[in-house]
Amino acid sequence: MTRKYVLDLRVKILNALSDPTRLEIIEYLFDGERCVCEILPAFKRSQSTISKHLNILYEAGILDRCIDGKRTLYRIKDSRVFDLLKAVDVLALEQITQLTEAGKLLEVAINK
Amino acid sequence: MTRKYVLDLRVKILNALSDPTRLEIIEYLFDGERCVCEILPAFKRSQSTISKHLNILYEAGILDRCIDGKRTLYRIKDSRVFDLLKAVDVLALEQITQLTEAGKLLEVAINK
DNA sequence: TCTAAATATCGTCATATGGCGATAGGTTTA
DNA sequence: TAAACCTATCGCCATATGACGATATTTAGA
Repeated sequence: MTRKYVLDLRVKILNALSDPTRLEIIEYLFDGERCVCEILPAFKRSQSTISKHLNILYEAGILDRCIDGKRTLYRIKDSRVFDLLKAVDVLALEQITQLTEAGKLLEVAINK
Repeated sequence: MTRKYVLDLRVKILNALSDPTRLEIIEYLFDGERCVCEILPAFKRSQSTISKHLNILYEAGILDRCIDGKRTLYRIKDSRVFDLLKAVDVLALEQITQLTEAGKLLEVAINK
């Protein structure tokens, strides 16, 4: 019972993170909360698009939001999301390292 | 230059992980390498579907594969992917905890 | 070599997703 | 109250994705 629920939650979180715009939004919010009107000019996307991305991150429990007058402030809900992203980078950098080393081996192989 | 490349790689990894079937495949391979014919009966999906999922995980650098006769063996390429998944669970479990505590508060609130 | 087995790939379909502009809703400010 | 602002939502489109059955490909075995 709980089993599938947890699986779906995992997928929801991972899915929310698997988009370049949303990853950049998360990075952008690293320093603290920002209202949408501050986030908007940092991205070359329409207001509706950014709003939708923010909502996806909110629904996945990655961002928290509060309404302040006519603005909505978004912020990282649990900073441990950065630990998650670091874990992604560990894998990503390993792959890049492998490619780089393969490149070096190739250089040696072709004497150059 | 490298910037966008790394971002795309991050997205590729996260995207590969954001599917319930693929997450289960990864769990299934925790104990070691398995051929497709072993993986298949563990999932209620067609052979072509599982094959495609395996390829997505392979392309994302999460699984490694080697051909052994008429079989293809798949295995976890870098076990640190489980650290990544643990980091996801940290967030997921936190959310569940919050819900549970909210539920307890609700129980108290309605005297039951 | 013929056959069966194990995988990958192709073609197709239904649904999901990211993108946008237009519009709605709510909140300050004039 | 009217106007300006800020944000969310709606409707639409093009593309991506998961699923399947059918087919192709490769290898082991008879």
